[in-house]
Amino acid sequence: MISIKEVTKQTGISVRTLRYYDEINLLPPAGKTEGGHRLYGEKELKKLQEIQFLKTLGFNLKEIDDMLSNENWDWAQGLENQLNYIMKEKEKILEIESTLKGLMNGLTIDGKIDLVYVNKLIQLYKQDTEKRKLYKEQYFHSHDSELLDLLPNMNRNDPDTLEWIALIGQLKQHMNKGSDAPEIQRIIRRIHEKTIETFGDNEGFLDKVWEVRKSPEKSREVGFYPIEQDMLDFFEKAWDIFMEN
Amino acid sequence: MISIKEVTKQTGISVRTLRYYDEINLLPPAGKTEGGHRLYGEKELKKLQEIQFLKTLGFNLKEIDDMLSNENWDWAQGLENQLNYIMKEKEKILEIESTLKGLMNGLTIDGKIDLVYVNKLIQLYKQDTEKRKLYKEQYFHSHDSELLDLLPNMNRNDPDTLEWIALIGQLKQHMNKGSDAPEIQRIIRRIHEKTIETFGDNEGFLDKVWEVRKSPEKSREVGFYPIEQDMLDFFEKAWDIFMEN
DNA sequence: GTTGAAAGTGACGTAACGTAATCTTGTATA
DNA sequence: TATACAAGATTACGTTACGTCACTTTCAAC
Repeated sequence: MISIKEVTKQTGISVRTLRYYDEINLLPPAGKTEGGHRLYGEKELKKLQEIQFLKTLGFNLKEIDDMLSNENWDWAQGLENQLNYIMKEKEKILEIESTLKGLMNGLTIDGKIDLVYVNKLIQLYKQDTEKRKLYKEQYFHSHDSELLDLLPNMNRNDPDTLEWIALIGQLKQHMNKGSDAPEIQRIIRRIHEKTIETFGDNEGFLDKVWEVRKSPEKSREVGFYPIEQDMLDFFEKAWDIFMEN
Repeated sequence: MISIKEVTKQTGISVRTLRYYDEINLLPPAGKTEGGHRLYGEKELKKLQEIQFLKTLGFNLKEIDDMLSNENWDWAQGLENQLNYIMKEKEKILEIESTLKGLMNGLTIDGKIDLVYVNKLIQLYKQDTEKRKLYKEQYFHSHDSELLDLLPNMNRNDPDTLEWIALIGQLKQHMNKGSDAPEIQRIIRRIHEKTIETFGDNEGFLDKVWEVRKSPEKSREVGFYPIEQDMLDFFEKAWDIFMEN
């Protein structure tokens, strides 16, 4: 029989917690002193450790109570249920992660966020997975699919995607200058280099991408991140100037 | 100005929620009727959608209030903070997933769970990542590392690992029979086949694995899942019998 | 016996509503 | 226009797993 102080010292668990576990009858003390102070034995210490461990697995106290007090608890089933629950949580977290990265990238490019618009995009994106695939197959051939994966994806932030985003963001920032301004032309040159690095000489593929990119509807259909019309026009003009030299 | 009923119909948000948002001053109605019924305008509808969207990103209502009412809110910083938070949550979830899978596999093999023991194993495992690597390098050569990855890992549940676990679990189940019993020998044969399938003719590597496996200390050092001594002895005997025929 | 630390018992606060009870308002119909 | 019934208002308790007072009592050392 050891005092509550000993228990907290050995386990790092607070007095309040032990009191609460007593209150909800999850872990009553082995006994009490005359004055009413709680006393714990070896068995209680072990149970306490079990409780702590099960908590790290995401079970709540009610479930833990069931598991530890019911002698015929079906551990296989219980663990599987918990794993299912955890997998759903994981899905949610991964989606949040992806959306947050997309928002941050969009912020870099556009300099602002229209939450309602973004939300609509996301809902649309979630709904039409099947349709989007069909459209992609319509505009691109199957042997283009590897190349499609190389296009910047707003929901990632690998270094490659980040550079594309940085470049587009810089273009947008300098749009007030003429399309032949040296800053613009420097950015275009870097975009040109990076295009060659990434896609080599697949001109046919790039032409198709550009065709889709220039059409807001087609872009939406295949799930490209929306870029405003004047930005696209500006880019095309600057690109043509670069190509002339 | 539309009624609360219209709002719930359009957004799917409950009356209670709207009342709560009014109460905490996150989204006060645009006005009220003479009798005190809440009325909302277009602006409020939009804000409501924004709130809902930000909630899906894991922000709490206090943060959302800050974001939407503070005109100079630093979105880049706010999103990055949230992403950091989410990444930590993801880490936790992944760890839980791995532990749960390990527990389920352990349950299949041993038929029971000693929570305190498993917890100790996990704590040990977390602490000594560095040491474990050193021990592995000591017992195995660098060119064995790919083969080490092929060994069953308790924290996964790919089909391969699952078959190893099922086989070991079946062995354990029939341990009361003699090591030359036909059931046992069938299982050993399958283990033999699978060993060849997986590791080919790397006999040297398998000898080293078996050497570590047979020593409880070495197994602990490199992080192998602990298997009881009598089980190991039983397996070795059955294996020898199989090899004689 | 004194005294200071440790423990006891309430009780409130937390986040974001759900739910129930009771009362009032809005509106469609007779 | 009186009435009935749906919809809304207010109030308040429940939820999870404790943290944090405030105040009182017990324990252990001197």
